[in-house]
Amino acid sequence: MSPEALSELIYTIAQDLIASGQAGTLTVDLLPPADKFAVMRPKDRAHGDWASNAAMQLAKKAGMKPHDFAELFAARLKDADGIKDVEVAGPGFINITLDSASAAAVVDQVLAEGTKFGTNDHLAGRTLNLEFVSANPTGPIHIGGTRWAAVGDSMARVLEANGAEVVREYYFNDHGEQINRFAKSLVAAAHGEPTPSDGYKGAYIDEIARRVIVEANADGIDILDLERIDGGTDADGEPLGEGDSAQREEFRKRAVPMMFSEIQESMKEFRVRFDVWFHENSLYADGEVDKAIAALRERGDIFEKDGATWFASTKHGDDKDRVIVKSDGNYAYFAADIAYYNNKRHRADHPADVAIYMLGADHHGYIGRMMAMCAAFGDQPGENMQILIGQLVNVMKDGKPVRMSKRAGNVVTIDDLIDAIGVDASRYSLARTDYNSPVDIDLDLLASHSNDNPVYYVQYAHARSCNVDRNAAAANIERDAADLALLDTAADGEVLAQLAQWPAVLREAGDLRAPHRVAHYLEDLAAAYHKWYNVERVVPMALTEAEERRDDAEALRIAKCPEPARTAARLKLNDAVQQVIANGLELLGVSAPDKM
RNA sequence: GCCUUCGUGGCCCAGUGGAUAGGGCGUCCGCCUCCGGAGCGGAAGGCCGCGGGUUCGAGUCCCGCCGAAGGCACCA
Repeated sequence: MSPEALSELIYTIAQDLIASGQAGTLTVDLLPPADKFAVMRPKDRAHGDWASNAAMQLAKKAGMKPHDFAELFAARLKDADGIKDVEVAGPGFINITLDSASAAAVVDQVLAEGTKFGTNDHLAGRTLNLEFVSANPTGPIHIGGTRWAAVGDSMARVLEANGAEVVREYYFNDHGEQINRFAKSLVAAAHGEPTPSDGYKGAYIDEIARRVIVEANADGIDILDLERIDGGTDADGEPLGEGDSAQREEFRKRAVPMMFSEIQESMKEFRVRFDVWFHENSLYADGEVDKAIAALRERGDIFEKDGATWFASTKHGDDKDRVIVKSDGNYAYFAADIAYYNNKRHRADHPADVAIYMLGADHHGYIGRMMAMCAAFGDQPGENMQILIGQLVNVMKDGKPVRMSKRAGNVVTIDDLIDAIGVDASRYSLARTDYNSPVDIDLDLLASHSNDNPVYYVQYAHARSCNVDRNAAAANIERDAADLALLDTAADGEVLAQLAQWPAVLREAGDLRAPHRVAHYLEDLAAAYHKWYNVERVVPMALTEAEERRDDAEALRIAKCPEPARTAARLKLNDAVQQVIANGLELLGVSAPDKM
């Protein structure tokens, strides 16, 4: 019997108790939702296989003592199929012990459902637009964006496993000032001039500049000969680089697509799939920005002041109004955000019921205006728009944080990370941490190519189970002979309980937007499996003569050389663990090797 | 000043109101003539930042304080 089935049973019993007048002042409409009756795995095995706190939660509403109320539940639970024993303990916990056959039923379920085991469809019918990474196409993805790639992609997989339709989206900021800075940095590099004071620097700039020159040359254009305009100097007298010239434009036109494809290559190598690569520029080219502003104007949320056009975001809870068209006639960055959200919600192809944004902590100040904008369109903030703020990645050296900057040349890119520890370890270590916590990446650790990563512990459990299968095949063990009721040892019980918890973990990971829970679950399952492997043999091995004479020979025989029905049951348990680990690793985008 | 997030053994982290707070790294002691030791068993190590509150019950929720990171533009 699964924990979910137990929850339902307890809910049903609560209804019965009310109907039969045994539940005091409790009424059906006072019952919390059925999923609040969750049963949990007690930490102490003496408390049974599963425990429910239903009686404690409801006792007050019933006007009864928790312990007494729990006894009413216990009396009815005892009669249910598959339940071996029920005890009321402590302040009113209902502790349930299952028949071993009932506990082991999960094995057949896992093997029957395969890759589907644990999935559900409670988010079915909803289209979730998940935007993540969205780093500017002015350079390679650095470590911060890499974290969102790992977390975001796993998030998408987890949401899909909960039945949602997910559109994975990457937003290219390919319009405006930062692209100009990129382009003039390339011009400067191409001519061997100093990097503009607000420009980008690094080996990749020289490389892109070189490629642009070659590409233009192949098209019969001598790009370095095109018109140039000096952009002047900044307040400190530092050069600002190339002005608004034909040469800069030619560099921009050719270099930005190069960065697009480099980023797309990196994402592909990192096993991150995007369904939509959205270009900010298209919002302007297609008139979406003007359309969105007009829509807000229609609703009375646009006004003119000091020569600029403003969005009255304070009407919807923001702490100040926001400029969307500057007094010089240029659009502020936020104008595109308005159009983009509007587009996500109302586009012809897979319009979003929920637009989820994954942003770095340096963007948290945007939440107010974004939610205000959502409300201004008549949508529900927090429902139609959800913003997940993740903490930043600190790069450490000698135990101290180092400031990453393209200028200092110490930027850690996604490719650096992959080269150092590989895709599996990179994705796993970035996705296993709650994104609400900052994460530290140690440069020395990257350089050491260390195997010190929990991903190997999980992968090893999978590889080990595959090895058991190979050995069992060589020994001609028949799975059909299995009697799952013989999975009755303490180690069996721990593994079975872990397997049974996977559906709940997966659902929580989706509802809480917390894919790191998948990783921690896998570590728990792998631990239970490794322990089990150490005490219960699958492929039988005869006892030695000395062992035969020992007082505990019978226990040893069960552990090392059990009867065929038990051996086969263990093999199926082994297979079920293998399946669930593979399912979980798939959600993290990590491979499940059959040998290491 | 205001806003967001975080504070859990020496270090890194898990724990969406439940029982004696878990795991990894590190330290110490054990375990391969036996399905792979990338593993397993055991030990030491904790006022869950501090103080109030709510609750049958608080690491978890609320308030205040302390500390850390980030953010508060007609920049993008």
